[in-house]
Amino acid sequence: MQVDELSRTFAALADPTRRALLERLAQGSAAVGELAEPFEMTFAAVSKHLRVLESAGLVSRGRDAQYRPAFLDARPLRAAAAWIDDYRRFWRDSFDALDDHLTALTDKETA
Amino acid sequence: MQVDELSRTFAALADPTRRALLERLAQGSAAVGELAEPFEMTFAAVSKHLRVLESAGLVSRGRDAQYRPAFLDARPLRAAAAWIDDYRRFWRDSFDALDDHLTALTDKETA
DNA sequence: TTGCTATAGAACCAGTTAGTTGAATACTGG
DNA sequence: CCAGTATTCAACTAACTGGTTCTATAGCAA
Repeated sequence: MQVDELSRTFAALADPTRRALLERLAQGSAAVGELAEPFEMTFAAVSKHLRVLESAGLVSRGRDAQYRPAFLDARPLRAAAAWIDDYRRFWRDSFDALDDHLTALTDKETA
Repeated sequence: MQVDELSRTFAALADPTRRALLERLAQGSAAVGELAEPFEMTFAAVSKHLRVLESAGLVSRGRDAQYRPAFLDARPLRAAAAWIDDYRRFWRDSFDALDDHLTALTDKETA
């Protein structure tokens, strides 16, 4: 499919299981068995999620005996944060035109 | 599927067409015809993308004669930015353990 | 070796997505 | 009302996703 980096990053973040995996990995690396433990799903499913995260560049894998520990690599999040940051003014600014517009819409609808 | 807000937001952002629509809407509201113009795809397809953005809460729609203008509503991006921000230290801190680890990995692989 | 543990691969399935085309609807202007 | 413009709906399709199960591989330990 050859999709761009940013799309892959956002797509990876769009699944709550994968976000939870990243949250866990923020505490330190872990192998699949440990990562899978809190979830009601097979190891293979977690392994697939890890592969998605890996192909988004958000985790790297290692080898430690039988274990394949996963490490968080947050670097792709930088571009994602940068993209979103461009919209910060639209939600920070409570007096901007959009806000007025939305208020007006709501008023009209509830009138 | 009844998915959570954050997942819907990230999923909406995972498509480059939809991100481009949001970028356009950051300049001001626009109707479907105008929004569709830069894309090689039918109006119906753009209309569908708008519905995804709308159900993610990222755009609201109005009515102006035959036109159904779309407005940016960036508020859901706030939670998305907040989620990502928790990882900021992982990419900002060039001396953290992960970075060392990744460097070590690379060294080992290229050795 | 042999067997155990941890993980990945392959095949499969149901549901979703992103697009199409063609028909239907909503509004305006004469 | 009628014709035209803007948009959506419905049905369809191909590809992708998130899960399963079953099998295969990798590494350790005896």
